[in-house]
Amino acid sequence: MGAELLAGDPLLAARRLLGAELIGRGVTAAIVEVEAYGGPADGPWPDAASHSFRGAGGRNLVMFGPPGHLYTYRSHGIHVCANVVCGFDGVAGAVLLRAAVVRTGADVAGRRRGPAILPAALARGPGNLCSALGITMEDNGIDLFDADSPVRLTLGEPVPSVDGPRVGVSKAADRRWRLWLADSSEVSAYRRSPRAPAPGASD
DNA sequence: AAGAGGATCATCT
DNA sequence: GATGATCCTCTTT
Repeated sequence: MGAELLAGDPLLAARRLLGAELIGRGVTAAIVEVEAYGGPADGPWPDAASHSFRGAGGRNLVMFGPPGHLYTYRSHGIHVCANVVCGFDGVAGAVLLRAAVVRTGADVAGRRRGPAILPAALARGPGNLCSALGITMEDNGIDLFDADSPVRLTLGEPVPSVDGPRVGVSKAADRRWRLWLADSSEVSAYRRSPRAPAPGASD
């Protein structure tokens, strides 16, 4: 069970990641909400909302590398968000981890997140998830299937999922590439980007 | 060299 | 539900 299961289509990889176990620095958590992101216009999964849409360079290099690696980026200057690279080596694709349910190490996660955080909210939201598991920009590019990595991933069997539009993107805002567990209420809130065109407009 | 725009979050009403 | 904080990255001049 490893990275080969994530090779290819970001949407299929996203389905595979739901229910998977993420282990990060003393905390294990089950992934309950993800978003798929594609690549450049001339690739197999054109996606104007993706960091890799304008080609390889700068922060997005990891997205063009082999599947199963961690792509981190900084959002709004402050927060760190984590993606699992999919696609193929040389073909960009990634899945943003939006929410997880902490299974073990809740005390450690709680120390990182602050005293007044409810257990269900420890890893809800992309920035909060990274905070809870101790994922930082230093982890960009690591192999999530290498036993020596500080952050690791264990895939399970596919589980039923529900889909909806991605959160906060101003391009391709109607594409239903956000997936969450059918039986989970531990998902982050949906907010359409204020800059997105009216619902129903073309990609 | 400068400007704009965030794959967010916490707090306020 | 609405808004401000905050600073990095990419695009344009």
